[in-house]
Amino acid sequence: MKQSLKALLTLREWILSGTLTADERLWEPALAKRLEVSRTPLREALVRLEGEGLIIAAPEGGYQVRAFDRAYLQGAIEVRGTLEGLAARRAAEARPSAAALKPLHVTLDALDRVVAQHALDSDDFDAYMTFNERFHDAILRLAGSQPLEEALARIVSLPFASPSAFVMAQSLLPRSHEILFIAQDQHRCLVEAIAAGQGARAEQIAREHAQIARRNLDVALGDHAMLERVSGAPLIRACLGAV
Amino acid sequence: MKQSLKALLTLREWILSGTLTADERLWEPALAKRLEVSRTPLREALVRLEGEGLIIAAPEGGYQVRAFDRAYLQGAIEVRGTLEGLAARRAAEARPSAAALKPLHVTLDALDRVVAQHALDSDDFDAYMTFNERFHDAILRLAGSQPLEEALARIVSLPFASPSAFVMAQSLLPRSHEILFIAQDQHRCLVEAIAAGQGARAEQIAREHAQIARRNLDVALGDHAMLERVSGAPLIRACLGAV
DNA sequence: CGGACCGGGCGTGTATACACAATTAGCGCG
DNA sequence: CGCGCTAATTGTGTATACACGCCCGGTCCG
Repeated sequence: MKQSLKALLTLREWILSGTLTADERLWEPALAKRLEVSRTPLREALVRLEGEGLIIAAPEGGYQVRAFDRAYLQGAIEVRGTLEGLAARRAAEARPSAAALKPLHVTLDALDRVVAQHALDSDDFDAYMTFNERFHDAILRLAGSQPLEEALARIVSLPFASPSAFVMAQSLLPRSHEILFIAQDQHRCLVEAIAAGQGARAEQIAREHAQIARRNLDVALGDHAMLERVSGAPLIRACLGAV
Repeated sequence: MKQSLKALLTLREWILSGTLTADERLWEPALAKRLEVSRTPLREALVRLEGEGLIIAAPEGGYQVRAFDRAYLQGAIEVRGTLEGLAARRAAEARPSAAALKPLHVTLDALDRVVAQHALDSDDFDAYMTFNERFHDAILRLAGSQPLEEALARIVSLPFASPSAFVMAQSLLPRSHEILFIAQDQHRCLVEAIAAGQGARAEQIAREHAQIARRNLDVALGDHAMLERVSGAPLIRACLGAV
């Protein structure tokens, strides 16, 4: 594996896991040593991470880990919802054939099987996450817009903005199963709208669907145990009174 | 000035102006020599340009200038329109005070003065472009969403996706003045909707406003003289029979 | 005469060395 | 004893040298 890729992946993991804390200054010589990489590929990784928005360039040079506040997370989820709304509308307006809709139905059924169980354990929520992401991806592909794909990829690269960012956190809630039912119903309506060519409806459903994440975020920001299950949670500033 | 910044700016200009042609392979040693920069800052600039989407990494290593087709441009404009729609809605829903709306009105008046003239020369279209961008920026700031700002900045970094990308091209059309009237009326309605807290209306207007760019794009793709006035036009693939 | 193997040049990826700026600590002077 | 200045250390930014892989061309052998 290329050293620059190793540096990029490791740094991303360290940032999201909290090994590198929010606002922490990133000293290249020290980091290079810890990563067992020379400064050249490390700097390449840093430039990429800046592009992803996980770190920011300090005015006096160098980088530091970025910290996000509640408003940023809400805004990011809103942007994702809006772009997924656009994707859903475009998918609907493309009037996809039954064959093109096949992967959507397959994933929908898989999600159904997960949700239909009586009790859900951690693995089930994990499976839900996987299929959920596949579902969102399938719609995006139906939209057939490369710029849209790129814009969404950018937003989702912020871990807490991804469609299934709060699924694991949500699993701690007493009514978690109920939430999945609701989300899955939205999935079903979304497919129905897309299949029927109802662009405006599909867009609205996709937007409202993203609001589930925002509601989960609001709950998680007040619940330490939930927040621990969210990737990138250590980057969230002032979310709880104490850590 | 830092060498990496010099490399970034110069490369961007070379790509947009067609000095480096679409699909052209970027050889680091040769480029470094032309830029009078060593390979280290050059590579940093290349990574940044890849993040901007102006170049792509070749699978066998190295980069090449990216080429865009008509569908991509349309999609990019659509994404911009959608995000600007979100910005407009958020601006409206924030119920900005009269003071907060001031810069919007000021810019609107400046645009009015440009459009109200009897005949417009190239400088007038230039002035229009400046105020137009300021106007779009002002709405974005009213929205008060950092993730949204970042997402829009990304899209707009593609030159032909920016709000005023086709203004200069449009100036060649016989009905160009008329188009500005229409665009300016949309600006006015947009401010009115935002001031009145009409979020849904503001969103729709902003979206439809972006369609002007898409319509100009369609015309420009069939008109060599118009296309010459669009920044980044050399990156557009198969737009005309011959160049 | 053709195919395969070997060598050289070229290009990317990485490491390291150097230049310059900033900050800090220590020392000297007031 | 305190303040200021200088010197050293540290970190970023840049240049260059090295390593490895790839492709191409030439040559030698079958």
